[in-house]
Amino acid sequence: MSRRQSRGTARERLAHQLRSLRAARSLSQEALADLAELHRTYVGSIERCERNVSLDNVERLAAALGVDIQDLLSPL
Amino acid sequence: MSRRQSRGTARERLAHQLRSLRAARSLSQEALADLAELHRTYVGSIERCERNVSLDNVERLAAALGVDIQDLLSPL
DNA sequence: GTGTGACTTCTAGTCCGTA
DNA sequence: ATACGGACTAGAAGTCACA
Repeated sequence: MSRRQSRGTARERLAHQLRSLRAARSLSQEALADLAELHRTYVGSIERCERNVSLDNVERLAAALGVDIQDLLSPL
Repeated sequence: MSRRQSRGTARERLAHQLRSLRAARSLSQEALADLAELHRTYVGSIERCERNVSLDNVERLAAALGVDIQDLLSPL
């Protein structure tokens, strides 16, 4: 029924894709944090949907996972 | 040669798509700002690539333009 | 290895001007 | 209608101690 568009908020999408892609690579939050040069707890809080992340950091996470920025914002 | 991925930084992509989609709708920066409930000068600075926008605001801009978040981050 | 609250520093985002 | 600057406030970035 043409649900406009918006399968999940940006935060939810990022959180989900992050978890999913990270798991697919068998990385711990800590390991991913290192790759992205971010803090362990920060990455955790993103996955818990608690943060309103800025583009620059989304970009770093994408780079760390070897995917495009858009991939981190794929609809649920 | 498999240029990993990254046709433009996230900022550049957003700036470009914003300008492009906004123009396609014949909206002024001001009008778009109103729709997205953001400030006039802020929208301008985003289009000039000067800002590291947060996801929530990317989302508001996407909603204002009636597109998905991913569309605002399409590769150049 | 991860969740959470509290905290400080820094910048995102607003609002005023002027061009 | 847009660019750009300065001054300001809200909120993101980033860290830590403890569960």
